[in-house]
Amino acid sequence: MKMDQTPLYSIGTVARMLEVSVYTLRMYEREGLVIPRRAESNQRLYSQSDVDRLKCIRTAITELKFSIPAIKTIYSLIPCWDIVKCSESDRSNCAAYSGHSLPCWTYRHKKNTCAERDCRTCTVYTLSADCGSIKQMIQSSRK
Amino acid sequence: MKMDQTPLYSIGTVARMLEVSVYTLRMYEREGLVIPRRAESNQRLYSQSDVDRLKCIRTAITELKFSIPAIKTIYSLIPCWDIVKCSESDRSNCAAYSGHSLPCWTYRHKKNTCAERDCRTCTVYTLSADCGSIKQMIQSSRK
DNA sequence: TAGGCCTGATATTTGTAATTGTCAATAAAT
DNA sequence: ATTTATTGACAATTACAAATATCAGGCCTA
Repeated sequence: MKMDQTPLYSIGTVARMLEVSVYTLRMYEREGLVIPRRAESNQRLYSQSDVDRLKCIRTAITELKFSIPAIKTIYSLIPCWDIVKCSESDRSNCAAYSGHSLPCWTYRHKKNTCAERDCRTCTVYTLSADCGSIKQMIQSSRK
Repeated sequence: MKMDQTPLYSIGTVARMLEVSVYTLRMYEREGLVIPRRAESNQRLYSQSDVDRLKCIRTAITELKFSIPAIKTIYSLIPCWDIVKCSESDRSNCAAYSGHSLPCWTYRHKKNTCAERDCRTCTVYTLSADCGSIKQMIQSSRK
């Protein structure tokens, strides 16, 4: 699984690549399913990893018949606390740890180890660009 | 969370309790979301725990807007291997361990510790009758 | 400079999952 | 004994999420 984070493609380019409209891509971002970078001009720039992730999401919606809220919930089950090795106190201050309907990267973390992180480069986010990986993350987690 | 497994209610009774049709309840069973017991006459008998579980499923569908395939996938993420403490060899013989689209209790297990179990009484199944419990099960799992 | 992109709110279309209904035969209930 | 509820399988319906399309005003870039 290549994992190229380089900001490359414009929204229109990605729309053609995935055969969806730009409106749809903006909606996926609004829903927190993907976090493309921005150019200085504020235009979205998607990486190859973003495109892979979006392919994943498209398959989930069109073939597996998942709804968007369900996809968000599935992302929220990734054992991020284990992956980023956050402390007990980090966890008690973490809405993502207690919640189970939104991906961790959709929260504004303030008081824990994720506060300074860029979620785009966090393993929790990048690994989940690979479709089948979420159960594997659960399986390899330890307390 | 009470967890009464006593077979009590007919399908019509449950349909009135949850305000759905009996057809819907049969479909949920066909999809593997619930496994009601049967009377000797082959008629379905639902326990209170079954009803709780179905309430959960109804909330997921009507309020959280989950699709049925997504609910099945979420069930499939429960760390059953940890909960039933199955061995390495059990896991390699287990379609549920490698799969990520169907709840473990929908498989016919033949060669592992689950082969002789009745899934209706297995913690993996019974605990998931409580709506918010799946993430907690992931959180308390260890390698 | 023409075409692509931005925000953000609102409206419309559409595909299909979820639900309900029908059937005849059998079982349970009163 | 008659009614009511159950069974599975198949057909029909409906409700609504996902996707697309608007709008306007302004910026960006190829």
